[in-house]
Amino acid sequence: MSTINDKKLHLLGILYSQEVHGYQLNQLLKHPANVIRIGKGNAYKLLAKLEEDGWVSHVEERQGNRPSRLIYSLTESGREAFMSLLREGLSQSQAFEYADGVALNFIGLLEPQEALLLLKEKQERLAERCAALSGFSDDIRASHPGLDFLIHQVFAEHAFLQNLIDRYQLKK
Amino acid sequence: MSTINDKKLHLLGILYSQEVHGYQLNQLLKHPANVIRIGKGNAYKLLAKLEEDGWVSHVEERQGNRPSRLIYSLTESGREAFMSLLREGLSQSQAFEYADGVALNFIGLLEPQEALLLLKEKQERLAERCAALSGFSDDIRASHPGLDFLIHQVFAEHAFLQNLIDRYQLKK
DNA sequence: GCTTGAATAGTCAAAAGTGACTAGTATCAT
DNA sequence: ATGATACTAGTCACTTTTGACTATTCAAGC
Repeated sequence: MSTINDKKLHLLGILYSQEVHGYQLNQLLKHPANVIRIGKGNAYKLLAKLEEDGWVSHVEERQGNRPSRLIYSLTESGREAFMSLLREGLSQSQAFEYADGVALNFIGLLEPQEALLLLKEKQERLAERCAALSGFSDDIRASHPGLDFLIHQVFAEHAFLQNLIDRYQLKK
Repeated sequence: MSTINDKKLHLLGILYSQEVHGYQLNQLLKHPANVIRIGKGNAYKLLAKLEEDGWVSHVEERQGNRPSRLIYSLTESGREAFMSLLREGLSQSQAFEYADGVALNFIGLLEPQEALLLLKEKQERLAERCAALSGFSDDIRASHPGLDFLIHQVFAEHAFLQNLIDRYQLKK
């Protein structure tokens, strides 16, 4: 579960280091480096709210006769708000969820053979996500502890699942 | 992020092994063993939807002149639906989020001294959650891989944070 | 020239989720 | 007897989130 403040912090954080227009923002939000996800409609809604609060402003830019684009940037009070949310977020600890765990908790209700097949399928999907997260340099990971730990987690899940699979393989 | 199917699976899973009334269900959902959270209002809404779909039914029960309570139980087609959702959930792999990571990713913007203080505060909160998850027996953990991994994760976060704290301590 | 896809802007109705609130009974401590 | 707390039922107005949908322009391939 991520709260709305996490999402605001995430957006403000992106704007802290660069100005972006909406399309670009949504491209950034699709990137696998994001530790939380914010959908398109929601990104625009949040942006509107941040603007209402005076934390973000935009200017229109036109290049040639391309459709004009709106460049969003942080205001001075937006920078302050960001720092304040950052302090708050750093000192708190969110309970986290493990959605895949719901099904895993009931795995005992299936025949070991079938369970094994399903786990292997899950493992394939998980391997894809591991692959998508393998490209980050040590530098990036060292300077982004949040991302670093997320990657840890995904690999830990992979190892955990492998262990479970191995145990099912013996049972068979 | 947990999808609505995860939540349905979770509810159906509870009803798979026992009949419950609403109050009892919500007590169960508050317990720290839950790998995803479902709020009260939402639990009732989901229950209504499950009933609409014919997966759950309820009977009224009255003891003495206590207020009557509604006992919810799985129907036959509910059991089938549960197994089907279980298979689906087991073979998928949900992208997971790390809400605390948002703030952690920006920790470099603070003075190391302040960052250290905030991290220590977070660590205290996290220690409480570790404590709340320490009580489960090996038996329970072995038969509930989802819970088992969730506990793993929380402890891993604690260790990770400790490491980060140690490094900040050296910087100072 | 024509289609197709990426770049650009969002909007909006519907779905999902929250938690404070209402309402009543039983039980236990003071 | 009085007040607090746990048991029991939800509801509902509000907030949050989704993702399909509408537009337009440019570049590249056919």
